[in-house]
Amino acid sequence: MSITLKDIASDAGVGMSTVSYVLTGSGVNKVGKETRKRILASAEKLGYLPNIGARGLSCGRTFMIGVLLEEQEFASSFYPDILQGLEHVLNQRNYGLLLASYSSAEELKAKCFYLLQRRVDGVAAFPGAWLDDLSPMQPLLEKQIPMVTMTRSFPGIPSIGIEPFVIGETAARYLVELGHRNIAYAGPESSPRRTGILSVLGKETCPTFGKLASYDFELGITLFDWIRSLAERPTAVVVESDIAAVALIRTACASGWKLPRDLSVVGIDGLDFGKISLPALTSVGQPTFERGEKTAELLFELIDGRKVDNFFFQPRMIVRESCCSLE
Amino acid sequence: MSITLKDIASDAGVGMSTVSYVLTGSGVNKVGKETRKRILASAEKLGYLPNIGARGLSCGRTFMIGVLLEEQEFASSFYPDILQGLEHVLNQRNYGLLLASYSSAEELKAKCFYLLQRRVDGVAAFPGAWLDDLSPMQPLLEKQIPMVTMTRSFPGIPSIGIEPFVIGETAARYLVELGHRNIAYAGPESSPRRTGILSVLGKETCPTFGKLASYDFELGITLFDWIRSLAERPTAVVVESDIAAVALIRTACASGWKLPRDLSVVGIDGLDFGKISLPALTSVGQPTFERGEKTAELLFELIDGRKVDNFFFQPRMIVRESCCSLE
DNA sequence: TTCACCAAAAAAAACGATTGAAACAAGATT
DNA sequence: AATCTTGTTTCAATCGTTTTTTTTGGTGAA
Repeated sequence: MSITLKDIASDAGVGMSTVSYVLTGSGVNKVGKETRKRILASAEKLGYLPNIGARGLSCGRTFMIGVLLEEQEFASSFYPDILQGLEHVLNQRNYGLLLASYSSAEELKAKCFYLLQRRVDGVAAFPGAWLDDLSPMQPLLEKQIPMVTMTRSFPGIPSIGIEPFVIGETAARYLVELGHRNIAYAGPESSPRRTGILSVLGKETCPTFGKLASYDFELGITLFDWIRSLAERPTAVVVESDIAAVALIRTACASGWKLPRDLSVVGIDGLDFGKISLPALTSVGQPTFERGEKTAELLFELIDGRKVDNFFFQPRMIVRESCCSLE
Repeated sequence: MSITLKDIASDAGVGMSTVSYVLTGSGVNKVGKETRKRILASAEKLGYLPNIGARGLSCGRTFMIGVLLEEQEFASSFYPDILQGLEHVLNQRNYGLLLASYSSAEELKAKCFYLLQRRVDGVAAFPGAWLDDLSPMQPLLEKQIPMVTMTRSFPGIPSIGIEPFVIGETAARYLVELGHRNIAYAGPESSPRRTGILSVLGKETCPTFGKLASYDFELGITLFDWIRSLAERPTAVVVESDIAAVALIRTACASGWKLPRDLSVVGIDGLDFGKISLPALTSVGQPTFERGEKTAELLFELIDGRKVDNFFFQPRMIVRESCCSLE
């Protein structure tokens, strides 16, 4: 079929262990100069490509890491960037990226077994927003597979992201500077993001809409109805995701509101995607590509047996057009 | 480390070949009933998970297929759906999906070698729009790796998609029914999509804007300027991609045009994404998930040694709000 | 009794690598 | 002259499977 170490060995007239030493570089000053040259020439001539699978079997690694992602969220567009960051660092170490997506807890569990069968060296997990805990991932945890989570964090597993509290603070601080005081929040009641907002406002509470079931466009209608139903109308709203924020903008404009005059909107994620909205969405941004890169780096630390901590990026405001000054 | 065939063999007090026969089902009536039961029990008890890599080494397959995708396009949001369709069918056969993205011809070539190293059983390729020919994929072609292309087709390689000519026809037919006659096309001069439009119009030519360099949002400005510059203003325009179409709508509205009254816009791809535009984008849709599924199926055909032909889906109009009737 | 035949199970040879230990010169040390 | 180095190179075991080939008993027929 394809060229193996043995083929090269016989072509160069040496034993195959010698070939292995030369080609992997592991026997760096074990092999004579002449022999090394001859082997390299043969390998080049025959177009040798190492069989990573076989290598893996032999040295107890597969040089692959698995990525678990929730289908709904995957579709929602900032994952490709993260994945590319991941892949970028992975490839530098000749590692591969195995995709595993899921849309329910059972499926997630099945994919964990799937990754175990493939003996991945590590796992980058995106736990879906609806996931209550990591119990479906038990199979992975039991076997102590190196793992890093993204978008969310769970006790005991290193995670990469932005401190939700800081996101809230950042958004609120920006709005307060523009003169807003009555700010609503569309997202879970219990979210630290909300706490961040409240801490900046120095308030105990604020209008909150927690039931962001899906991240769908239809959400815009729900959110707009909610805003309109509020007794004291907020001048600004911070929305849990960019998609929901854009959907809200769309619905409000379709209903005749003039944005941002009638309502300032801040999204979270900072996706490019927000640019096409009219007005274009102002959002609290997170580095995406870099996030993937960092994930890979932490994963390698874990694989090499070192302990790692959570890692946080600093959020930054991506100012576009969806907020106005009240002064 | 983890449980192997040998462990089960000794636990059940049999030879490991017997275990293999039972667990793979390949020795269906070679093993006695009693023994089979005992082996199954041991496997269950010890929590055995086969090592796919080792199996692959032994039987000359890796049970993985590689996906080549262009980074820019990957980010542009309808790939996740296709990938999920792919993965869905792949998993049914216990196959895995290895990701390989690229952003230049050299990188593409490197990724081909990368996939060869990993000995994937097949490749699903998304050749980037800027790719002139398949020469960077030579390494894969030489080794006769089963391959299917998507989004575009090249001679000699089976591809999956929609006949571009039919897309053009579908869009044009829809617009003509609404009373449009003066239709512009934003996309390559040489595209069969354009030919499809012209054939429906019964015209020799139509206003065409071929220089859609990237699929970026900034494109909206370029496209709008082009539309405005046309001597005889078209009543409708068909745009090469949904993103560009939404960007155009955005720019036109921001400049005070009332859409669809002042201009009807049809996109191509039918992404959900178009819903958030205001007016929501009408588009010629392509099944995405199904496309991924079909790709996997064709790939399996090829892997099993059968010949396969190009496969075409029927496009369908996804009617939303961006077109108006002239009557 | 002997031989062929069968089913069931086990042994052994791949698959394509890595790697620790052994072999082999040739020159230096006692 | 015997032993020790030292630098090269090869052997052989290993990784966890599959698959071909052999080895077992046990039957039934000659």
